[in-house]
Amino acid sequence: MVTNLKHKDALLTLQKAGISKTSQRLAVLNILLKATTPLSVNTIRQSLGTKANIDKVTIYRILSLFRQRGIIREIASVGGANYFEMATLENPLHPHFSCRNCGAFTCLAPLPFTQAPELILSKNDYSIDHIEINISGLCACCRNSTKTQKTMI
Amino acid sequence: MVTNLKHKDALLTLQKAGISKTSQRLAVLNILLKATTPLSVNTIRQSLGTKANIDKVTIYRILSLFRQRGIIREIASVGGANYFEMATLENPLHPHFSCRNCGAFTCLAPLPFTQAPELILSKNDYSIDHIEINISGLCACCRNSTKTQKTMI
DNA sequence: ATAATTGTTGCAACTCGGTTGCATTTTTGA
DNA sequence: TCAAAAATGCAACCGAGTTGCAACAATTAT
Repeated sequence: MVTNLKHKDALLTLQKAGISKTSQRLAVLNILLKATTPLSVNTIRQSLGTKANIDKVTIYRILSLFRQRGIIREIASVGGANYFEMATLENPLHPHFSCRNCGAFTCLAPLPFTQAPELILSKNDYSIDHIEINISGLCACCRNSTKTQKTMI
Repeated sequence: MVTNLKHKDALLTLQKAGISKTSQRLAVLNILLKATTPLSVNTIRQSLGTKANIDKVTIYRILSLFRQRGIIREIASVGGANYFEMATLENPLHPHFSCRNCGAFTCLAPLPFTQAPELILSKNDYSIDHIEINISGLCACCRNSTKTQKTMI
């Protein structure tokens, strides 16, 4: 029997967060651990496949719980659907790029976010939960297969 | 008859963008011109009131057109609804803060966004349409009326 | 081990933001 | 002023996400 390291990670994560380890939570967490880009709920459902067959409500509840416990980060998009990624030390807060054409989300190199609060907020009237930098445009792939268009920032 | 300066602004904006000036477009544009924070479609509808009585589909189409022409910016939020603000020279690109408690969006001081592309994107494989920095947490108002909670970034 | 309690999941139905198709009305340009 | 083109309104729809509740699984106490 081959030991699954990822599975161990998932188990440990739930344990550290102090939430009970169910098969559904482990399945969702394993998908997020394997991911190299933020995932939408639809993508997670597809990755789970028909074998797991977890209800979408359950997925939303699991993701909501994970976010509350700081296990994952939630990223907004103008498309309507939100995206999720691990919030581990190995995956520190970083900007994202979403392509206007193909809709794909990619991760960009981390910035010194520790300075960001002082940089962005002059007065400390706010308490910060989350900083989100999203850049949208065309990815290299879609750029070549599209007409030129004016840049609008 | 008192001359409405804002109305002149709206007319000029549509003219410059080369799109026909209808009463609905002028009404929506005037609301956006007056706004001091990004507005949701619902807020715009409420501001229009029953007197104007513009269909929601029309508002969505107007906002979509304005965004395409670079008249306004669209801001994503995890709540599902998108927010809109003027994209004029007097209102340059800037970060936003949204309160987890009351949901209100506020505008923060502009950053040197001209440097942002080089800062954020190491390789120039991407063409950038829009940069979005959203900070969420608790505003000063809600901060005082809520229990302490762990910061999660 | 077993019963009682608590927490989790699945299902159905629903809300809300946003879109599409099409008929009707308004704007534009000759 | 009148025809062509564009914009609006209406109804119906789609997708993301939520709520209530019953069924089920996992703990905890006995």
